[in-house]
Amino acid sequence: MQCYNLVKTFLVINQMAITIRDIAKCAQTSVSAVSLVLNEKWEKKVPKDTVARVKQAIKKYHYVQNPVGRGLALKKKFRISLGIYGSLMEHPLIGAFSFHELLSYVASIISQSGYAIDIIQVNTHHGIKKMCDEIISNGNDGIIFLGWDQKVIKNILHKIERISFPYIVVDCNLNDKSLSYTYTDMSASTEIAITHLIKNGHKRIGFIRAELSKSRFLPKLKGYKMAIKKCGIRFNDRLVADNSNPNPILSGYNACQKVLSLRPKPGAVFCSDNLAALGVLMFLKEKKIKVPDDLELIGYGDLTFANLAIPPLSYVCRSIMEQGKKSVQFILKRMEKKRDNSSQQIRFDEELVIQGTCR
Amino acid sequence: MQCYNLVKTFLVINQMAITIRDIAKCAQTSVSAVSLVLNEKWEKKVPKDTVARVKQAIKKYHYVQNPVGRGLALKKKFRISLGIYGSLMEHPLIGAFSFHELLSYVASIISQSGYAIDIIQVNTHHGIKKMCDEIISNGNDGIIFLGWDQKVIKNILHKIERISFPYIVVDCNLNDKSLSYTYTDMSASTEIAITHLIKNGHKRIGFIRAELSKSRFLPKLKGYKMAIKKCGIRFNDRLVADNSNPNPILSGYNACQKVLSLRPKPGAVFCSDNLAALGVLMFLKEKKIKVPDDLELIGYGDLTFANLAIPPLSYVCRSIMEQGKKSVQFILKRMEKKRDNSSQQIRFDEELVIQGTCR
DNA sequence: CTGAAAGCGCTTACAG
DNA sequence: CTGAAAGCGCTTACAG
Repeated sequence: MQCYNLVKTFLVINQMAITIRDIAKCAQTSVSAVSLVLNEKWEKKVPKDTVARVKQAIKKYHYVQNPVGRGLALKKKFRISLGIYGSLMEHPLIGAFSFHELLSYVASIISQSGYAIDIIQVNTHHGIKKMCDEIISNGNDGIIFLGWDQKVIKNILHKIERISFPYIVVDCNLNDKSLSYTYTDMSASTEIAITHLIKNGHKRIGFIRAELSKSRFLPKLKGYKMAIKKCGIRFNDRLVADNSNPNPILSGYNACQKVLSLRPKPGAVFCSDNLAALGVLMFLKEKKIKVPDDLELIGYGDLTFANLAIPPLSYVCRSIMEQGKKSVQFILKRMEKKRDNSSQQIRFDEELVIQGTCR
Repeated sequence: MQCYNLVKTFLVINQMAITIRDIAKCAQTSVSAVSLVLNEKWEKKVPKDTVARVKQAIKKYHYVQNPVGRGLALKKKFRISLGIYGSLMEHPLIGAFSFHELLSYVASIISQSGYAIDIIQVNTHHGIKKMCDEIISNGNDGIIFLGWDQKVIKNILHKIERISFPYIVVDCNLNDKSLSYTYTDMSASTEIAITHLIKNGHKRIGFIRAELSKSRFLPKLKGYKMAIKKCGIRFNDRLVADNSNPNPILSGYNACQKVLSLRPKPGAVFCSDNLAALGVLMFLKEKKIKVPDDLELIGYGDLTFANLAIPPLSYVCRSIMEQGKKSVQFILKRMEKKRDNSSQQIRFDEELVIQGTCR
């Protein structure tokens, strides 16, 4: 007893954590009972008054389970990998994909669930095999894939397929029922945006391509074509302004110049990325073209850049938050019951937000 | 033996990890020896040929230590908290502080060191006590504080001072030798920028305040005053344009309008945030004011937004990468030898980058 | 130099 | 219903 007290004094000095044994001692029961209470498995096993005492002790000492001890017993690491294609830095400005929003939501839910994050920034110059190694080697409980190119990630997943670890690819339509991913139908939402412009009376609608990635551009172009076709407007490829400038704002600026040099001038423009739309607005301001009176503009992306625009952009709003939230929930569930490794595809719809740049 | 084989077959099917015992068996030595080799502590304890066999086995099976088992033995969690003031989302556009760059570097080094990250987004509406609880409750091995207000974090640290866990506050000058933090001398770098403009022949230099935070604004203003004083120019507070618009681009746009309405017109402007400088450039383009011929402009912040500007901004470049790197190195070292809890302050210098908006 | 053993903080099957 | 015990994968003090 003397010894025990000594040990505890030492522990307190060093701010060592309270363990399950301390709680058991305090609640005058066994370690097993405490564990059952902690994991909500006490029913029909531990009497209610014991449960109450345990809960009291937990509160008193601000006890939290040590994920390391728990992990060893459960053969889990309580770590989730965030497998990112390229570095975090490369992403924020590419392809209307807001890492801030996504990370913020994902991180918050993961942290609340007691998991830690292992951010793996995969070198895009590596081959598939090396990428696989980078991603899997740490053997975490699950992987959330962010910001991947459709082809690359498909390739990787099929290579490591038989390893049935929980994973989900966020915001990437893999068109493959054997894989798990979340995605949006970019064609459908672009169609809605273009239809809106047509309803506003426009027949010549410019299309500004901002992203380099074909897999992100082509679905939007498809939606554009579908919308005009339904309204009996013929497709004119000169209205599609392509610009490969790596600076998205500059790319929008240049492409807008191109589109507006056409005669007759288009009365509306769809810009496939909000950041590029900032460049479009810059060009319009310079040329004193009034928005939305002389030209209507609809962007595509997330709230952050849309609301930085002057006036605030009308835009197709990406469902980043929901995708982040659902992805984590999915993977957390998978990690609970490891046997279930059926695939799942989760579709999200995008919403047209009307603000200052169109009627 | 039969039993062992059965177990192993089962393991392989389930892709369970190789353990230290497997390596010991394969290398025909004891678990202790393998552990010593893994932790580079074998010298004078394990003969070289055994070490070689162990290393071979490790390679053969792609063995990596399980941080959970290791953690339990070493009483570590191999988790570092990233304590963030507010949500990740709120930060990217505030106060010239690029979370992308910082996170990218920090995450990369942490991951390589075998640690996982626990991102804690502290609710800014909570009181100090609750914030303390949120930050400490998980009992991780160390904390990196990002994006904190000087006063708040100081308050918190002094409240939990006697808990001698490893921590570092990134990019925040706490002016307190008893605490550990990295910081930059914003006054000194602003002075350099203003001096550059003075050398280019300007006597009337506008100062655009972009940030709301006083603790980030005042040091820069101090640098401005020091520079003009040294050159015998009197301070004119009408040249300092204050604008409280929460949209930094709009704020820059408005403030520029204010400054350029003064007579005689200033020939140069310093803008305390690169994002606001984008708004300044927008205004200048609209008014057909040529940069740098009619007006020279220097911003302050990080590379990302500076290079999005047209033309690329001249700016005071924040030392985000270095601060991230050094902070992690500092905390990793602290976590190794827990006894050492002396404080340390690390200063970083900022560099004036001359690009398209000034001579 | 070697290797069995204790112990880190948990969970859970099992004997009482 | 209860509680001692085994075991998860490591590290390290210790006996040989």
